[in-house]
Amino acid sequence: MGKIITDKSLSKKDKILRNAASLFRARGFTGCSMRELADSLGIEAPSLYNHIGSKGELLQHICEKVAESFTGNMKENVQQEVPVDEKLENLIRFHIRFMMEDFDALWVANHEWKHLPPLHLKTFLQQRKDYENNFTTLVKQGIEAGQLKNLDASVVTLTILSAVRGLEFWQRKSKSIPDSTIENDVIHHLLKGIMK
Amino acid sequence: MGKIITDKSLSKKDKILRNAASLFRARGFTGCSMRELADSLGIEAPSLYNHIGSKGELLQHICEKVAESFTGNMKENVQQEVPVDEKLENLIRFHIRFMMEDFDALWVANHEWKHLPPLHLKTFLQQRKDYENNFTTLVKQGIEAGQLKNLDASVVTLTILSAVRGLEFWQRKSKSIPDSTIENDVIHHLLKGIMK
DNA sequence: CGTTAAAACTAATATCTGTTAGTTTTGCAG
DNA sequence: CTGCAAAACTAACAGATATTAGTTTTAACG
Repeated sequence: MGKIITDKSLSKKDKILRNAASLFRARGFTGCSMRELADSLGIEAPSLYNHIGSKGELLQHICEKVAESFTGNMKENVQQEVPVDEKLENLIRFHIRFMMEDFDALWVANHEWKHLPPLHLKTFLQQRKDYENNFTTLVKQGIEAGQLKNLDASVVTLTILSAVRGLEFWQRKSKSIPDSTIENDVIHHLLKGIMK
Repeated sequence: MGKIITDKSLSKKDKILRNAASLFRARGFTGCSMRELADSLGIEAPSLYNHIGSKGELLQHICEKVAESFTGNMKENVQQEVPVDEKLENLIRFHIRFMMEDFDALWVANHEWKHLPPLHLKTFLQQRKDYENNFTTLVKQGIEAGQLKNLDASVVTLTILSAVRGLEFWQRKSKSIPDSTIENDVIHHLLKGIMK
């Protein structure tokens, strides 16, 4: 077979990671074999190990990158001096845009993290929990400031995060509905509801 | 090892299905082996085949039962003569209650259906699509009737379904927050939003 | 053209996969 | 107690799994 084909902008390891994210999303981490991944790159399975250490490492890299992006965005967010509702809007917007730009990786981080090697699983879950706690704190601030309704803050957090984490419709819809409509309607829905 | 322990209310096959749902949820369908499932029942793997036909059949049964419940509920719903917003509320409430009563099975149907044997996959996806289409039709009716805001109906549908499908917090929270609070807050959130 | 390192290959490993065949044990009905 | 079916067992299967070791090919550079 041939070598891995790359345009110069993408290192070989990055190309492997990109294909891995795509396959892990389509078939699940445990459902996708190293042979399948190698096939998708036009090489034999053992050749992968010239570039990576293990299968678990691939998942780890994918999840790490996503988690760092979200953690970083949250850190920026809490530092900004804007009203709470705007902060929430920005967080949701970040989710949606990430989903549109790097759907595979985000989907894998959201759905396949449980197969992370134990040590990385622990830190991933910690980051996730921290993120959720920050989010909940924000919601509580909004309630106390009188901008948000008096609903249970952690229920609100998990409803929003559940909604944006599960979204996957741009895959099928983004041709028929403009991205901006999706983004704005989802945000409107999650903040202001659908009832007149 | 021993025989499968059942109280009389649960047939042996049902006990297998219950454990399978639990394991498929915890470790994924492809991540869970028949030996693990057998272990959870205190028997050897080949003994399973006195009761079931194949691993895929287990997933099929789990998904089928869930899909039929939701399809049935939708059919009832469209026949009722109540306002659209009430219909939507009832649908969401059904999701949440199902989640609370049979979390494992619903989670598996929501997240592991892609590993269904091809033929059943096709019918499952058809049912799912029909369900979503019915939901979207309802939203459109609400918009035309002036009860709902003029957002894209399919975006609304997928936001709601994504939210309720991903919910899993009763697992960790239902001790600290009463079920009724979760249910009512989620419904309020998804229908009327969180902003004052 | 010759050297060299990167990156592909083949062969092989031990382990795990779902599942079968055939046999023994269990426990209830007569 | 006996007989019989249900349900467990052990042994084994062919194929897939991630990964290793060792070897050959590739391709860029002097």
